[in-house]
Amino acid sequence: MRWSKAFIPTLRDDPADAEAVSHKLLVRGGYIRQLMSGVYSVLPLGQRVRERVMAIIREEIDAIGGQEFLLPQLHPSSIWEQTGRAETMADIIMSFKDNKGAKIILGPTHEEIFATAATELTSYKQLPQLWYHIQTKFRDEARPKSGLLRVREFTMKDSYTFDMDFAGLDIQFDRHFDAYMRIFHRLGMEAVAVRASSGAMGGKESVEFMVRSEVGEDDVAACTSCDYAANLETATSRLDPIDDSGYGGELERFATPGVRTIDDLARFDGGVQPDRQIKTLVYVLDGELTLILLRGDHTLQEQKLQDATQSIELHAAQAEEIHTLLGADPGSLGAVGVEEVRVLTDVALQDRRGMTTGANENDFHVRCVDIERDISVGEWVDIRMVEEGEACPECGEPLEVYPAIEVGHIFKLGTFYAEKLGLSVLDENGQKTPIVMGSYGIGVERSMAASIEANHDDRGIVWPVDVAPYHVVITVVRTDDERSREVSTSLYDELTAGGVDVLLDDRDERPGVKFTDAELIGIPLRITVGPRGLDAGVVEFTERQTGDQREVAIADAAPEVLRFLGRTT
RNA sequence: CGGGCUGUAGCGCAGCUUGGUUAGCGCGCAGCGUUUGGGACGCUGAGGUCGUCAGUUCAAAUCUGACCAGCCCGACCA
Repeated sequence: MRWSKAFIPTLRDDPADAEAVSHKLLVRGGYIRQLMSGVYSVLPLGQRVRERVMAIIREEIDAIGGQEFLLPQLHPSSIWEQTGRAETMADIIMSFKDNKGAKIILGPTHEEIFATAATELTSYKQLPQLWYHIQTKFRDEARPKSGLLRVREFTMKDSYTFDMDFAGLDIQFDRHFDAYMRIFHRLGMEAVAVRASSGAMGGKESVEFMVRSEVGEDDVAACTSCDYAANLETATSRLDPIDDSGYGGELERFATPGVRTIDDLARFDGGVQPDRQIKTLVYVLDGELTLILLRGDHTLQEQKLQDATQSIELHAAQAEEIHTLLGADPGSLGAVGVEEVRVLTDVALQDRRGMTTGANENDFHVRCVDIERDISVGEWVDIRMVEEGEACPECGEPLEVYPAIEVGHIFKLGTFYAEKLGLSVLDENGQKTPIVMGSYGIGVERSMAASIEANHDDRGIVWPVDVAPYHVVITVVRTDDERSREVSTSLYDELTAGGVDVLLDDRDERPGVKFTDAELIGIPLRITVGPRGLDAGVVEFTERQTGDQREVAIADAAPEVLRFLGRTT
């Protein structure tokens, strides 16, 4: 492609509405333009990268036996109602009525539709299967952000596996795991696999692939020593035991005027340190008011709470609801003596004695609380948010917590969809048996953006060779120089004929503009052709990533490019 | 959904407090000329329903109200 004919609208200034580096560079580099919140037009350069990302994914999924489909974006809402997800995913589903009045859902994911296709599987002899497609998804995210990192319309590679049993599922799951690690590596990212919450997917086990980044929206707790890593939504840690000996005694109510917070009580004369307090929260879980007990210095992890209770909708209770339930306001709440209310207690409070908590009367607390003795615990659950520096649950070394971008997520779904949608095969004995499913997703545009977050410098994008929109840019320093035109054109022709994607910068611009643009859009190799070099019979190679420059004899240029690209000559 | 901020030319911005005639600046864009190894310079020129609607006023980019859109923080979210 000749740059003079290409539509590559680069910008000098950062777009005013961009914050994330990948967003700024994608817009400035002429890769994308925003159409509306969370919806982007992909320009020619962006489309080339997108195609390369999809090609890499396709290669790796084909390599583990994937068969490519293309399932629709328009789904009848009835199928979503059968699995119950029309309701559980209602807040992100985009839908409309067709001209006959039928409700159509714009697919946010394709478990239901692949499962529908899989109803034609009838025999164990047909299993296992690995099906996938690369298709547009629609999700009405409440708050799209950061350019391509969080959008409402995007492309996803989603695969689905169908097996006789969980052992088969495990094999397909592991194959996907390995394929995903290869894919992200080829996309220029070092992904970390973490244990995750499977949320509304209806699954039992899931692994997320995370790329460490300041603009990431998830938090990962990772061991500094062993390979333990988990999304903060599921992470656990080992706590130092607290010695409660010497804290026995009878319950004692005492006045705490003005004390409303854990810290207040820690500073109060006659109060105690946060780890000797019980924090009492009131949540509404699927409509039921529930007490949540945590150690005073601990924080609730809402996703862990949701997973532990299998609740669909939860939120903190309103002040009035709390007062009606317990007769006091937040700051003076406790579970001592509370009956007939569901109480969920974090496991960090197990066996604790000599604790202090609110008395359910404003300005009063209770001390010498023995959890087992004085509180109707209800259920013990792990719902505490892990903090940086706590001990790894597996090896005891410190955990670190960092933000990361979720670029992929794989799920062991089990038989949820089989049961809802009637997926079954006959086994060797002629017995009807439900099909065991897995699902596996990679966000294509998000991966593009994440790759930029991981591969850029202050001049622009630094694409890995495999995903760059062009491998090489030939920068013609003087377009009015006859020799420069001849050499650059013949090199362009030779490389193009050899299967190299070349951008020939033949624009009538000053050299500085061309160099800056080439670096901004991130082409891995620049070949500078100008009178200065041609006098010595050479062109100049500049590697985007390292900045290394070297002179190459004109005749050696093409083979040198192939060597750079890792192709043998 | 709560909080904050912003809508003026393709991009980035000023002007609004204190209403007043042809609404400015930089970049970019077109033509001509000079230039040409790290975002050149001169001259000429094109390009704007000032987010939308309503109101106040002799007069609204500017004041008032409603609405719409976008960004950021939070909530929410495979």
